Amino acid sequence: MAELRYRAPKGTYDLVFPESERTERVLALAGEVLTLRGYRRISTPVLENTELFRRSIGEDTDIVTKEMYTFEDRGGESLTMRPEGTAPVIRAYLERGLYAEGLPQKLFYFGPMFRRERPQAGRFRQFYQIGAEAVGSADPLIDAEIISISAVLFQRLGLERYRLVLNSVGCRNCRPGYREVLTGYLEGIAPSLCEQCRKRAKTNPMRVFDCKEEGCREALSGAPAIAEHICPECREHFEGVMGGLEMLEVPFDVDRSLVRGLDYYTKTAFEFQFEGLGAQNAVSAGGRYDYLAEELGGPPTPGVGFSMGVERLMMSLDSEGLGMFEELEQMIVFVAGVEGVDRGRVFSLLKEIRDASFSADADFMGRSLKAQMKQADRLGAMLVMIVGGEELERGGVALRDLGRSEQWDIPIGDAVSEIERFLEGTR
RNA sequence: GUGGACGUAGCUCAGUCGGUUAGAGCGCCGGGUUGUGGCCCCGGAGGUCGGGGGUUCGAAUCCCCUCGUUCACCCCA
Repeated sequence: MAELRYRAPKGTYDLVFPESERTERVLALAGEVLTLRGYRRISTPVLENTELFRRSIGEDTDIVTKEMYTFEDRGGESLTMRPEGTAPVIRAYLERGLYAEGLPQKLFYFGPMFRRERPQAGRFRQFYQIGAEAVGSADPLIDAEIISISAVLFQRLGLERYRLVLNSVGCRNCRPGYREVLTGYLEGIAPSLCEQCRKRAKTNPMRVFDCKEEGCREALSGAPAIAEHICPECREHFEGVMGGLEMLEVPFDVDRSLVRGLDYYTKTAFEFQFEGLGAQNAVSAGGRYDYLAEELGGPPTPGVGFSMGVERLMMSLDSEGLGMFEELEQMIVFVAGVEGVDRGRVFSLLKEIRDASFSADADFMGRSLKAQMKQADRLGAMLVMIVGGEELERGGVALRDLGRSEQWDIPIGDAVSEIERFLEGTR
């Protein structure tokens, strides 16, 4: 392959048809599922003040310490290309005073996120997320609703090879106590832990549950689970969420080792894990974040949300052989001009047809009639309107049905009505 | 940031114990039908064999470096 001078930056990609159109459809379906549940679209800037993410995601997280695209703009301000969507939404919620619109505020978003990681299957530097936030309610049933949205979308798409895992990560009342107990336990089994985990035991003890090392897993099998150490309030909430999911008929497994990577999560944490996607198998994930609004300088405001990786969603469709939507856009008419005919005739017919809201195209390559027919076929056109000298002399044009290889003359003035008639006839 | 695999036409790939002008299928363009698609037939365009260096009489084929892609670790959507 001759080396092109410019290529899409590492970890980014161009979405080209027909995949682009396929993605569009999936997004439209997601929007439908969300709208049906009262969620409304919000768009926030791709750029935010760096502090917003440092505060919300956590100073010690991988995202903040090594993955953000941060730069100083020409005015000396530190800006960051958003690595996730929740903090910006909460920021906007506070800034625009959306609480005055009544609670809960149910918002959804779609857009690109940026993280400077090493790309691999299902992991990109610029990736798209669709997500939703329910802000202002502490009701466990709204956790269930948020979680169920992904399940409903998966079901609508026909996806089956996944499972929902659920956990509670506690709150500011119970987490410190659990942390202490866990740290104590980890000290005891330190010799049988891998190097990584020994480090993590000190910096972020709950992360050890993520380790896939055989030795660690065994050593951790007897570790205290947070589920047994959460406070009565958290426990009650967790049970409420599980009850809600049962009512919504969303099956789940409790996984006490599930932890989330962003600091702001409290209580509910969940993840939809898929088979057949490679190492990055979480297509949708999220949780509750009851202190985030406060952390950002607003009034205490509970919230819960999810975000879904669009690329991973599309990959899961691929792996289950789904999402090959039958007909993509079909061209209704191709207006072909015979050699020697004034192109103006073709062009004005084209305008007339398009003005009547029929998709139509014509030749812009100066090609022969034969080549134009070929082009019409390639575009999937149903009809070809042939503008030829002979027909014009009789005051008409020819209309050809590509499906049935039939062709007939029509008066040039009836172009649009003839197309309408044809379309009614095929139905 | 670490490790492995791979890098030949637009796409999918063949060709490598080193040896004349680097191939196929698909796609693209044109012709076979002096005004007509899909099938078929014919022809054509398109390749610094990722890049650089080295070994050799000779390298797409061997060696080194580099860039890129990809998968995995890490982490996460």
